[in-house]
Amino acid sequence: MTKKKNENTEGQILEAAKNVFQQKGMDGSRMQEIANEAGINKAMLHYYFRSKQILFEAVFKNAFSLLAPQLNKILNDDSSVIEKVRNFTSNYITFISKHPYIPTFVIQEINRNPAFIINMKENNSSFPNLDKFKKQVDFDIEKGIIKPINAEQLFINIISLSIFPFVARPLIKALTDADDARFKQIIKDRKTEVADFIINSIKV
Amino acid sequence: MTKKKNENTEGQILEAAKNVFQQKGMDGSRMQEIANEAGINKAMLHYYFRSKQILFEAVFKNAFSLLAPQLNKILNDDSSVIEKVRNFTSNYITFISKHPYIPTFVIQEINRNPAFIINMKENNSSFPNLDKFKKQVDFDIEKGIIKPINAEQLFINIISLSIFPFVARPLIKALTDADDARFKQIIKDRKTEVADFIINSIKV
DNA sequence: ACATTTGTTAACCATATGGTTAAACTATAC
DNA sequence: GTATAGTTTAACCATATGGTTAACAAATGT
Repeated sequence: MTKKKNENTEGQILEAAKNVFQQKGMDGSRMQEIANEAGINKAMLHYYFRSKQILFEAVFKNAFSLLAPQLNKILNDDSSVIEKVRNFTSNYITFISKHPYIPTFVIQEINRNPAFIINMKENNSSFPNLDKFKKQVDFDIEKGIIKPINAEQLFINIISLSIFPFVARPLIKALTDADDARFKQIIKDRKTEVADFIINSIKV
Repeated sequence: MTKKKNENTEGQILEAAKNVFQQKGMDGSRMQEIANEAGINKAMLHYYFRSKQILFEAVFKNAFSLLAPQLNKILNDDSSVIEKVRNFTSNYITFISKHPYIPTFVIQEINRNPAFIINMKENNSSFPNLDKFKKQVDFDIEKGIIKPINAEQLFINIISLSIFPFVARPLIKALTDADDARFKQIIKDRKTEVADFIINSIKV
């Protein structure tokens, strides 16, 4: 049943679409540019993905599915709050360094169409959930391991410190007078700096 | 010399353009929609602002010029580092709460075209500068008022914690299961939470 | 008063863009 | 080998979009 001159045309399209969409966003991307990048005819895009919207959603879901597991890890594993902070910030910053377009892309497109994430939440059973993390934070506070803090606020602080520098990269480069090498170094330092900063703040 | 049937047509255009551009971005915005929003003919846009690009830049510069002074304040006034952290986080979060589209808009468009901010930096003598803040941090560290920390990293932490929740609002709402009212409350709490969090971390 | 400058509009234009079609091509099934 | 189903392409289409034009309206200078 399955015929194929080129088995991975669909894969080439997704790879090309990822590159173009993640750099230019849904509105700024052109089907022709994606076709060129994939080295194929524009009509092929519509053959494999009926519309720009459908192709875009495939790319978006794929990008989001790379972020979610990282969040679940910190939220649901059994290490202590302080261990989690150290592991998560280091792992996340390392991960995003390898895929620097993802956070900007995901956040930008969620802002453009908040229905995306609402949909994701409803239809994705592995959508990150804070329940366990909250309990753990409250437990550690009671045990006197960490200072009192609202778990949601702590969570927001953790992801803000980890993600924002990537989202605001050109802004931060301009404000700190950093060239590419210096920015890279700043990010590298943050793999431990962020954890130290948070732990200093919450540790008793 | 100055004739005017309608003195503030230009102002109406800028207001309409601001609304449309800040919600939909450069690529997602249509000149026709801006004209409709302003209640005028599309040709008028080109009469007052030669092109979409020029109109966009007027809106962008205006938005950026609202953010910069707030940064300069923390960077250049004479209060102590700890006072600055408290004042800045509270003021900034209050300010952005009133203009929630600005950070997303500015960051998104800087990412789309980093030349914007490089240009801004070169041609704007009041572009925020970290020199004084750095000296102050180093001085306070030496005096033993705050723990050792790299001033740039501290600065990045401050703006990350203050700005990110606005940029990632739909994401944070989904992750924390917050409705609009709850999100508003979380932001309100952050006006003091963020300062407490930072000061806990750096105070000796 | 009337000429000149400024402001405003409707109609128009060229091009870009997402999407479609019909025909050609390729691999497999029989 | 030839029918069949999947794959690929060039040409095409309708519409949207940024921008222009030419004529008209209102204000101002003299």
